[in-house]
Amino acid sequence: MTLPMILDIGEVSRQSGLAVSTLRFYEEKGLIQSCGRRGMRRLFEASVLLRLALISLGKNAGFSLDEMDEIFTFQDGVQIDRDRLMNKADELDLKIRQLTAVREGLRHAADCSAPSHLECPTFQRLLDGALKKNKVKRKTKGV
Amino acid sequence: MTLPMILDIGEVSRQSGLAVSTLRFYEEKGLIQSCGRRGMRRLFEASVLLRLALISLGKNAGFSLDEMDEIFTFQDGVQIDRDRLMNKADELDLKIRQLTAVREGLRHAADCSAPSHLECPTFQRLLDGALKKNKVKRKTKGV
DNA sequence: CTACAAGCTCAAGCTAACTTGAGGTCAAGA
DNA sequence: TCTTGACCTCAAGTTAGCTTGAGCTTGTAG
Repeated sequence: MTLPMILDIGEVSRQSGLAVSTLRFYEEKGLIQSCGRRGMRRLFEASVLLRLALISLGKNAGFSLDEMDEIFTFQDGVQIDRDRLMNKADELDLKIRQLTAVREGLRHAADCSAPSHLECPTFQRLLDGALKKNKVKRKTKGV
Repeated sequence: MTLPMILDIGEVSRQSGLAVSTLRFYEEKGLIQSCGRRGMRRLFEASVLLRLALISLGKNAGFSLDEMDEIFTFQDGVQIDRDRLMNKADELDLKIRQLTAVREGLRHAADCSAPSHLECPTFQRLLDGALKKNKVKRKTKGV
């Protein structure tokens, strides 16, 4: 009753929406694994699709591939640093608040007809809200 | 008794936390503007700090510099496309939901001692939740 | 007045995350 | 048998977003 558990790279590409070259690239980086070869061709377990979905989410969340390699590798026996995860979760918290502020800012800007939004009090309030939380983030280096 | 309204690039760098080279780069891209020069040196109005804060938020939200150049330029007279803003806000909505799922996933993973989180039902539920929303690609108008 | 820190320009370099290209393998259908 | 088409490798190219380096200019403190 198990549906095709083994997929070739083209099938994974079709189902994940990622380019074949991207899949090979991810495998080389260690983000995903093929479960063997048939001749020269890579074979993948269907579970790789779940993992790729997780990677997409992570990318969207702003994680780098390297970070995800560390964070999302919940392999058997490999204990992933609990603090590290919590820390990442906290970073996401901040980010979510900021995104929410930006979203509200955009929605407001679409409706508000002030000449310059940078001077609109509502807009500034939203901005300030987001920045206040940001204060904790003193770092010399940008992304 | 207005405090120094005019800042030189070093001061902007100090107050914004961005490298001087980054500020010059942003100016070249048109993301910020200097209000003139003293000799060869750029001068900035204090308001550039607010704009830079907005840019930082936007970057965090995953906007590219080019996008922000279009979206965050609420200049006098320049009418920014209302649909475009709303569309961006909707994109952020989706992103916020995904980030929330990832955050919960991380928090769960930190506590759950299942051997493989990809197989943990709670984790999968969170993942599915995020992915389901992803399917809903509404909105007729693209960029 | 002269040293020098802080500016400046322009070109080149760097990292992440992929993509593209050249050239080769292999199973299957006409 | 011959031809496709999907796969392979490895190297080089691409884009975004900056940073670095070389070489030149200035305002100001000693």
